[in-house]
Amino acid sequence: MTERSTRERILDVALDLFGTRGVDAVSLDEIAREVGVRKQTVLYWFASKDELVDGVLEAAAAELVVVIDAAVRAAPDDPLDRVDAVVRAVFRPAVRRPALLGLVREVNRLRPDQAARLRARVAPLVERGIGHLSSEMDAGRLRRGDPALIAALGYATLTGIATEPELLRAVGWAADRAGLRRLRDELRSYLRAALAP
Amino acid sequence: MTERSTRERILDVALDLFGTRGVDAVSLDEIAREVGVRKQTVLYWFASKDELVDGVLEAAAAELVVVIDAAVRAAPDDPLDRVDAVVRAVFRPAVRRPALLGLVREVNRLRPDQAARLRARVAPLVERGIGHLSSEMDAGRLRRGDPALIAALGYATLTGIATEPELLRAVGWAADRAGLRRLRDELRSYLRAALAP
DNA sequence: ACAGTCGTCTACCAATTGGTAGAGAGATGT
DNA sequence: ACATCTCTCTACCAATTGGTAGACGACTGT
Repeated sequence: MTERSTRERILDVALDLFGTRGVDAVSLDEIAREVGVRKQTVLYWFASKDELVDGVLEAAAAELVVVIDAAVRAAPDDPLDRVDAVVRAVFRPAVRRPALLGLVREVNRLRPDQAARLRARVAPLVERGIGHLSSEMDAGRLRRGDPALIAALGYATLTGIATEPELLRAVGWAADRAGLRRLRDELRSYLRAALAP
Repeated sequence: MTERSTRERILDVALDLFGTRGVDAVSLDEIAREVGVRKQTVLYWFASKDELVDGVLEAAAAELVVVIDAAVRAAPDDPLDRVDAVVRAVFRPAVRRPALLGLVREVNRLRPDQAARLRARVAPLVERGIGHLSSEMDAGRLRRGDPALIAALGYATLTGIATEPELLRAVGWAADRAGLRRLRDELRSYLRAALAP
């Protein structure tokens, strides 16, 4: 069995806690307890809480970028099919690890420099996506509109629905296997309809 | 000039702070300072922080319900026009008071009983909306699908885009007057496309 | 054999947290 | 005139926060 390093375990636990409850609401003590170590060990690996937040963001961004990137590259040529592929790719981690997308929503509360760094981190992916949307619109394979805003809207739909279990409970949705598939399919048709020419 | 009561001022400030930075990240001291009063005065009006949170949620829900309800009732008969009306109605408060929708997103982190109470509070509105979607689908004036999930998706799009300024910055959007109008129009066509039959 | 360095620990610390106890000022009813 | 009620205050408090200082054992390379 692969011995995961203390540092990795801390990042892992912190990602889960930060993503589900928010950075401010989680203390170093709590993270340390969950990892099975003392707070000072956490502060040994990350000199301050801020630095830990940076580390978590970096790790999360890397994971998301890899997942999405791979999905897009492996997807068929048709842009709507490609959207499908991204949905499927993001849906799995989102369900298995709600914290991952939850952390994305924490970005609004980050210090400006942290937010800026994260933005720079995902910028290539975003620009490629927007460029792609733009050329597909020109080719008449996608509904016309401001590519940047359309991208933001699609992303808002996806992360919104994937990170708001309470919202889904409010409309009587059940989080079982069947419900999950129904939700994913509904999301796909919704996005297809919103983006189709 | 109307003398707003201390209680109201506390609710107001707390709504803004909770909505923009999260419940856990805001202390009673900070709220009190902003109101211009001592923390113990806050604790006089609300016996505990939890009770204050309850009060804020109640006030926010009431405000949102009134706004949306009025918009829907005043809107024309066509369901897509009605969606337009809701978008316009929610967009204005969302921009003038980001905290209002921001608080909605805090719901995921609430204690279960608080979340349940809030859900009960907005349930009538939600059910009416879903029923409406359902009958419009039957009438062939909306794209067919699970009305509850479609409602959740539309809502996720709207609140997602309205509460994630960082997301919009990431795609190079400017928060000026023109940008705002462009965003609103783009959101409207996006939703129309997603919902149209 | 030994000096260093690596990782974790115990022992603290000042600041901040939500909350209690109760004093005092002002208005109000009798 | 006086008792009561309403509201805000000062003075505390125990628990928790992020963070510092430094001891201690287990490995290293020489």
